[in-house]
Amino acid sequence: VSERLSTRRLPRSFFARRATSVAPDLLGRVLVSTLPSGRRLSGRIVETEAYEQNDPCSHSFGGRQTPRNTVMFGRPALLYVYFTYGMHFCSNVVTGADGDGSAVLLRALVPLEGIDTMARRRRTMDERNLCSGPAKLAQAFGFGRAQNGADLASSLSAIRIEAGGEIPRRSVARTPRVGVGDGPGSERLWRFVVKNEPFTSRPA
DNA sequence: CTTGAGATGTTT
DNA sequence: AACATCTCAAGA
Repeated sequence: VSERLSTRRLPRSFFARRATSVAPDLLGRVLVSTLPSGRRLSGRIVETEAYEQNDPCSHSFGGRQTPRNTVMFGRPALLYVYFTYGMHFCSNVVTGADGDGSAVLLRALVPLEGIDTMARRRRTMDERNLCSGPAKLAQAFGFGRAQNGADLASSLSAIRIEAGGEIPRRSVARTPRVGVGDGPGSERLWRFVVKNEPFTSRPA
């Protein structure tokens, strides 16, 4: 029986920091999901967004817990999946100490493994259109309500983020988020993108 | 290339 | 009523 040399998961301690620190550190790392069939889906993270608890745009704003955002206040390394616009799921990794309501939105990946499966789910052959947006990558990876609360730091979890692959700081662009939710107090909401990377989402 | 509308249903 | 979005069609 030949077994793939298993790459180490990022440990929980990696996520137990401010979202604005974790978000850029996630760039370049590989998100992996092992399907029940044994099939591997993977992609290199190229765009993230930090949501601190004191950002008005965050679902956890003000520390107020609701049925939806409960996972955000759980242990770091949990996957927070939410449903939006009546048809899309988006996925985050919970950051900070247990009880903090912060997380990093996964916004874009470069598809690596399982591209045919992703293409079928996304109904397109264009590799640039498989994971170039938060709802796109969620659909390609099959993230939905069942994955909400998955523990990426647990060896039992089918979903993980591999250690290694970190990107040099000069290759990371940081931009304040613009659009819905802007206003006083939202200046801490940052988007991080790998420079010169074509597989990113459309809007700035 | 850009812009704009419509889809769709949960949350507050 | 807003929404951490996406797709498609139309225009420049």
